[in-house]
Amino acid sequence: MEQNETQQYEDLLVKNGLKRTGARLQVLDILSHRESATSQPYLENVVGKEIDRVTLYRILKTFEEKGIIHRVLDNHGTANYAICSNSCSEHNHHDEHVHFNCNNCLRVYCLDDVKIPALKIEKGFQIADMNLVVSGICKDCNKAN
Amino acid sequence: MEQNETQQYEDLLVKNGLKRTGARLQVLDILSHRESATSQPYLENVVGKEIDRVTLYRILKTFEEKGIIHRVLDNHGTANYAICSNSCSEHNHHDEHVHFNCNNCLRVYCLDDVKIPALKIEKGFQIADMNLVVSGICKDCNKAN
DNA sequence: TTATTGATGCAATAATGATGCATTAACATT
DNA sequence: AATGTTAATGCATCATTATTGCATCAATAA
Repeated sequence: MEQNETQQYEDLLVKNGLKRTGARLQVLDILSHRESATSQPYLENVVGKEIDRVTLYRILKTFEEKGIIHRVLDNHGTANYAICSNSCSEHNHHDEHVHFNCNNCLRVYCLDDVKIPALKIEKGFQIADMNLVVSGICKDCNKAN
Repeated sequence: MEQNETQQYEDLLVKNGLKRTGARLQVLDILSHRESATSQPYLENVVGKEIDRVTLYRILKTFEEKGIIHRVLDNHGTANYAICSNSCSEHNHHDEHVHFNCNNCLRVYCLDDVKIPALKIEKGFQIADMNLVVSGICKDCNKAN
């Protein structure tokens, strides 16, 4: 990992009142360099020997609470994580874009450009959050055939 | 359960090439009489002494495959089930309405009237299914305060 | 009424996630 | 630089949700 990137991750941690530990930097590094949202099992495969499973869960949970990453549930109900755009903060998430879950490669894409359209919902229902997951076959898997 | 309802459930099973067993009729009866989608744990609480947990999973899976019920993942990634509108069939699901997951009572509502708006997604991504879960506080819980 | 196939129950296992507690590491302070 | 304080980690354990294999049983067809 490059020096300036490490610096960037450390800043991000400090900015959020978190200590800059090796485990956290490693998780940030991995998430930053993936083009799609990353599942806990995937992370566990990569860093499982260095970082305890529970620590991983706690890091992801903390990051989510701080607005550093956002969580998407895929079609199987497993959590996937992706770095938030930098307009996110602890009390102000802006991750209301559409996600695409490929049925073939199982990847979860953040379609940052595609926002969830406004909805007309019955009065009385108070909206706090919206989660739109589209599933199908992704660009790469379509090419591959 | 009323006689004509039982008849109706039996027809539904036969129509889908399924045997009309007590367990299946019971599940259909419960799902039909609930105003919101029903989680596997809830069902297990109700019929857990009469129906084996594994059987319950298999019944729900079968029903979903046949288009009798549809599955919604709530915010925790646990499966919830609701009876499909009668236009659904094995190879033709029409459950693309919005779901509302209450953060307070945890209920999952099917907002049958609210359809998921059309999306413009990058070429190459082939859409098979869409799942929009809105979370917040539901009508009942808003009233209660 | 019996054969056949589908459905169920039981035992075991997997995957995902949470909690309590002792230990260790990071950072501020001296 | 040494030390104290608080946060972070690792380990053991447990909970929940879900799946698989196999033996048994029941529903429908013959």
